[in-house]
Amino acid sequence: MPVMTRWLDDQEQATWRAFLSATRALMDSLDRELQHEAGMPHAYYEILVRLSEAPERQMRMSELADACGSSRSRLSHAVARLEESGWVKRQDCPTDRRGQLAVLTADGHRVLVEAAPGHVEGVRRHLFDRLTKEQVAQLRGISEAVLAD
Amino acid sequence: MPVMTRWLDDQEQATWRAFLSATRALMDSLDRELQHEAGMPHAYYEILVRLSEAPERQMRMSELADACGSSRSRLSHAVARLEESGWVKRQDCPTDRRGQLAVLTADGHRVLVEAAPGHVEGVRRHLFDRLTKEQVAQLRGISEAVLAD
DNA sequence: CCCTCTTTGTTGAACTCTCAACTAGATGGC
DNA sequence: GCCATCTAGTTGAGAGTTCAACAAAGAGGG
Repeated sequence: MPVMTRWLDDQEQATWRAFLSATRALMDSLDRELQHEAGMPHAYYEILVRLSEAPERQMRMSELADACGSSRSRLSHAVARLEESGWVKRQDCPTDRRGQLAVLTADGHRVLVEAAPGHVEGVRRHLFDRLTKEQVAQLRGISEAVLAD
Repeated sequence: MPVMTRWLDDQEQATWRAFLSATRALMDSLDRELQHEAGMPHAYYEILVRLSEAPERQMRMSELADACGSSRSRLSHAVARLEESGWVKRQDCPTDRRGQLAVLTADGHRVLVEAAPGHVEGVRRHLFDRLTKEQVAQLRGISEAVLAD
C-alpha cells in the first residue's frame, strides 16, 4: 500500500541542490588538481595518507578499507594500481595467513610529501577560505551528525 | 621558491575528514539505492530530473551539462546510455545545426515518477532526518558559500 | 567573402568503481 | 577431527568517468 511521500520543502530542496553542486564542484576540482600534480585521484591519495599515519606505515587491507570508507574490492584494485606505480607494496600478514599488509614504500612517502602542500592549498582555496570559523564548526557538526549511527 | 604551507589546524583537519567520510557514505548509499530501485546511478537520475523540469521536457546538451555540473563528454556518454534505455532521445536543434536537444521520453518520465518517492525517502533518511532545522539552514549557507565565485 | 577563432557535441582509450563469484584460511559446534 | 559457516582478499566483467583529439558549424574582423 503506497504511503504518502514526505517531499522536500523549499528550504530542503534548495539545500539539497546547493549541497550537490558544491560537493561535486569541490571534489572535481580536488581530483583534477591531484591528478595533475601527483598523478593520482583523490581516493588514492587518501590511501597513502592513511598508510603514512599508521605504525610502520603499514595496515591490513581490511583496516585500510574501513579507514578509507572503501569496499574491499575497490581497495584491492586501488592497491594493485598503487603497487604498479611503486608507491605501495603488499606483504603477507604474519598472524593470519589469509591476510595482506599494504606497506607504504619510500617512493610512495616521497610522492605524498611532495603532493601534500599543493593539495592542502587546494582544500583551503576551494573550501576553508570560503567559510567563516563559525561555518567550519557547523560543517563539522553536520558531517558528524550524518555519520552518526 | 617554496612558500610556507598553511597546514590545516585541528578543527579544520577534523572537519575535513568528517566531511569526506560523511559525503562519501551519503553518496554511496544514494547511488546504491537508486541503482537498485531504478536501475541507474544518481548522476543519471539527476539528468532525468532536470529534463523533467525543462519546458517541453527538453534541453540543449550544453545547458543540461551546465545544469548538472557535468562535463560535455560525460553528459554525451550518459545521454547515449539513457537513449539505449529508451528514457531520453536526441533531436537536432532547429536553430543551431551543431546542436542537439535531449528530450525526456514518456518512458523516462514514468521511470522518474516511480523512482522519486524512494529516492526522496533516502535523502531524508540519510541526510535531513539527521539534521536540525538550524543545521539545514547552515548547510545551505555553507554550500552556497562554496559555490560562490 | 575569407580567414581565424570559438563553440557544440562526439568519440575512443585508459582508468576507476561496482557487483557477483570465487579461493583460501580461520572459527565454532558437535 | 569434521563439517558448516564466516572472514580476508582477489578477480573479471560491465558500467561510468576523464582526457585529449576531433569534426562540424557559428561568429567576428578585415
